[in-house]
Amino acid sequence: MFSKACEYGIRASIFIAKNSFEGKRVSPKEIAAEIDSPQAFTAKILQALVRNNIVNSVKGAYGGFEIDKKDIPLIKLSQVVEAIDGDAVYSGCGLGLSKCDENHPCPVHDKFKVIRDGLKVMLETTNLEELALGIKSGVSFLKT
Amino acid sequence: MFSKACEYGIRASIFIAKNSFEGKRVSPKEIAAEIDSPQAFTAKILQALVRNNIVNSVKGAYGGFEIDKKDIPLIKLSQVVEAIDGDAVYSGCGLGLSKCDENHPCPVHDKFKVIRDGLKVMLETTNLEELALGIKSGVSFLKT
DNA sequence: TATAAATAGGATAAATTTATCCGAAATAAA
DNA sequence: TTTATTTCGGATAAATTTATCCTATTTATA
Repeated sequence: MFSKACEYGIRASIFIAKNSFEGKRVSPKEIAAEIDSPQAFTAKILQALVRNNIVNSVKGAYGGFEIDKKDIPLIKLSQVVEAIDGDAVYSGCGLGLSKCDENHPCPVHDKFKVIRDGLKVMLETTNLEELALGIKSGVSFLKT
Repeated sequence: MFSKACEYGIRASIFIAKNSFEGKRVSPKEIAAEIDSPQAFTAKILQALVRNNIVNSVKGAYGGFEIDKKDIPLIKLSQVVEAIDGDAVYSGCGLGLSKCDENHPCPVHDKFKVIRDGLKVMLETTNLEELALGIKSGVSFLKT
């Protein structure tokens, strides 16, 4: 569904949000340890999230990654996905046709549309706050 | 969503089904031309479909690929996908956790379950016949 | 039986994604 | 201002996916 980079990016965003609730910045090292991802690769993904204004980075001693508390409930999963994987998940033909729309549909166009639209709505209505709270309360997990 | 190999595999299956309706076998060359895919790569994918008993191959002169007419309505999209991509699309965690279930869910487990279940039902209730008929009647297309 | 036509399959190459390494730049604190 | 700490970013490597090439094997027909 998503690339590995995107999976790491989502998990990292949730972990950063959870810590930002407590006013705590986190390093790539700590993030990678807590979400069980390769550290250097995760750092690259964090750069992309910073460039897309999803997370905030503070360089230098006592720096790290954080998200403004007031932004946490406003950041949607769709933004994180789009920052890393682009919009290929929703747009783009399910069978890989370069041109596929109502006027020139692939054989599964309509059926896929239902699924993709559902995914899109889900990603657009899920925010980092609720996901971070699930981690904080121990009902969900970021690694095995 | 699916790998390129799987996209080609689905398109090839539909094209073969459409031709088998008319009792016509098709070659990898013809298939690749009609679904706009790399020929040798498509041939590899056809081998996988043959091994999984989804399409039938006839070697030698006047050979080619075909599907038993009576089987066309019985073959579900889910079988084609599983033959090439395995079951990773439905099973497997949306955020890439190696272990993710009701007892140890990732933060989006429940929300993803709805989407994946929908996809699964769609793939399991869509057969090659209806897709091939769409191509035959000109309402849908296998290439741009 | 010989021949031509066709799939099967191994070896390899190209492209993309995933992952690592290291020095540069920035910054807080001593 | 110096030092320690930390992100940034370019170069590179490893792994996977996608794609190509060539030969072997099979088989219908002449």
